[in-house]
Amino acid sequence: MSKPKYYITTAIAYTSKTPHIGNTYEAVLTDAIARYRRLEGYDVFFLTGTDEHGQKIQLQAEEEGITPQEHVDKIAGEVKEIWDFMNTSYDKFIRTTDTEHKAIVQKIFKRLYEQGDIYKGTYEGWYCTPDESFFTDSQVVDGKCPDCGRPVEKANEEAYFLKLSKYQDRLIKHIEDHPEFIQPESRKNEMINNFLKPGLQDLCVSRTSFNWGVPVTIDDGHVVYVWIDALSNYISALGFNPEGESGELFNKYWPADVHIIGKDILRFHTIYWPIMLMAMDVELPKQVFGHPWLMVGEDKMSKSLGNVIYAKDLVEHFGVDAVRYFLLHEMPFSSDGTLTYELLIQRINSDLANILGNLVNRTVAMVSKYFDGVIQAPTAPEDIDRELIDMALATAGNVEKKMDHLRVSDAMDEIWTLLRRSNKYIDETFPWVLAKDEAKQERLGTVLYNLLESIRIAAVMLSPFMPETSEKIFKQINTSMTSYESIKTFDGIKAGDSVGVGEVLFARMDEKKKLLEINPDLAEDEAPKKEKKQSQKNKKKKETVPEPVEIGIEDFMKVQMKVGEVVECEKHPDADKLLVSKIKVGEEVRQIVSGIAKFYSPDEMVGKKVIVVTNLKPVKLRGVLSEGMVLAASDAEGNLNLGTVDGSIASGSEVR
RNA sequence: CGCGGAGUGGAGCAGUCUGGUAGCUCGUCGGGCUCAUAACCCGAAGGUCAUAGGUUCAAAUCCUGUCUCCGCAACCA
Repeated sequence: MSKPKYYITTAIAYTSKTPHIGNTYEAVLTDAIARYRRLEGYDVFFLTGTDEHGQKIQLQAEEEGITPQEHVDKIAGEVKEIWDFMNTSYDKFIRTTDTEHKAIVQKIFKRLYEQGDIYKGTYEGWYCTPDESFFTDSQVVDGKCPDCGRPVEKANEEAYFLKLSKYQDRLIKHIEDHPEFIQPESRKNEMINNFLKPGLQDLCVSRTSFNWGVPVTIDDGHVVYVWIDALSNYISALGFNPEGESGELFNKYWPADVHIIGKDILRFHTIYWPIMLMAMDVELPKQVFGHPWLMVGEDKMSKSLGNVIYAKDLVEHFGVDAVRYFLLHEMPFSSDGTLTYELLIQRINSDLANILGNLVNRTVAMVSKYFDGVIQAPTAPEDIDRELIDMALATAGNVEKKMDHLRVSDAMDEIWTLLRRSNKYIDETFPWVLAKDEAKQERLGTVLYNLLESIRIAAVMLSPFMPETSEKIFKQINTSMTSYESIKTFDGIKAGDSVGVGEVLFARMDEKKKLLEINPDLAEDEAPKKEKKQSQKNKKKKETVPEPVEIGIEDFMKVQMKVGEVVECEKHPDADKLLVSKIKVGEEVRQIVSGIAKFYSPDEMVGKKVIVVTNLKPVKLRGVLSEGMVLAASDAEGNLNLGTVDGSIASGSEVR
């Protein structure tokens, strides 16, 4: 193989729960690019896998009453199953619990420590003794453990740190010298301005508060914390050796041509990961692409919203390639994409059934009808043919231009341009009229040949995106000429061969019927959508209140609530969402900070009678003291209404 | 003034770097055709290119102010 190598990866999926369609999108996107490069002749290595360590997984396994290993085996199996039925063509599926991977991570850690890039320090945080868990400032809720609600104490944990600051300037320079490194480019400034320019904090890379992880060899009790473990998969999978000669795969494929990841973890891949590599004197990946998120309707997909969609369900209803088509074509390059069943059905009908499926179907039907299925040799092209032929021959180049910039959706549009042109060609050449004229048989044969050949070229270009459909088309037009080479000339279809049996590639579907089939609950009345949203909201509400444990009256009596009157109110000087109110409760005036700036202006707050929790421990919020809490109701959308009193009762009155 | 992005016909997007007829897909309406999956093809309606100024012979495009939305950061007692 004289073609260049191409190394592409997804992020490894976290095995805390079954991946949904948003997670699956990443694998499909990466697969399309990998398949496309393979088609072009690149020597591709496509890596994907699972990230299986961490406290979250340990806790989850405990809850389920199984070992962490059993838990990750189960989820990793699911991930693999989904990737497989989505037809992703990965070359290797790595798991961070693989022995080889763990050994390499340990060596990396050791080497970085020995050369002084990792040092031992202390990690400050909050400790919940009963849970034996550490939390950061932002994780702690109400000065309490976010998991069990018991008080936490300030504590220090011994930990190892990676010196990021040492490499900061080199990294800034690298990012600036390689504008294509971070994609989409709009994210580049975000990284530089938010993290690099202000100066990097050294990164905590080990933990002692849980043990489900790769043990640190040089210090008992420590496990490697997420970054070094997870990110290293990209090189451990290739047999990187931090202490000597790396394996053949590594030498051949590294550096990665592109890491395809979610936009949320761009920071780790464009800052921590390059620095780790720099420290080990390994080349940096050429590009990191932070793809956008898949939204369901207006909302981010999340369990608590109850709107999670799984690939499996979609595939059951629509088929693999229809789902692949939607994911690959409907996702914008840099802004979040939207998935709804309505949209999905509409795209399937118009793009797949009407334009693609119908074109193939009508062409094959005509060959069968007019020539008994036998493909005729074309005669010299007329002007009208030339136009079609030129476009067909230009398609590969047009697609390549888009794919070079990872513009998958635009690349697919190029194929559809050819398909549309082919449909138009039929109307221009009137094959059904030619068929009625004995003298025009040769011309008719030529027209049909040109159509078959255009379809063949489109199908070859389509194969990275919709591999199954491509195969079906090849079968129907009966060709084995499916290579990238073969579409550089317009003569792949062999005259004298017979076309296969015409089959419907994508059936049109009735939107309403299909929606009912998917979700019978929608049938009930005129405003099904509203109803559904409503129930989702309710669901969220229930789930956001973590386990409504029953409490006794004595617990309730511990909370002291009183009516207060807002006498003054202003915006918090350093925070967008906060208002600082002076509230008169009986004789005293308290200062309380609340996160309600989005819904109430300082002016309208003044004079309001509100319910105040008066015996909360005072805390500082963005530097301003808050002595209590104002009660308010909020819904799933984040809308908020203050709790107030229904009358003229005096401030200072107790609320019970 | 923490950093950054975005506002373009009913919907979703391109065009902005490199000023010069505002383009694509879906939807709507009208017409054509019948090989085909009520599919296909053609045509039409529909846009103050968020807003106010400025530069220019000429601004969606360059500059400045304002408004709105989003992402990151921060934060929700």
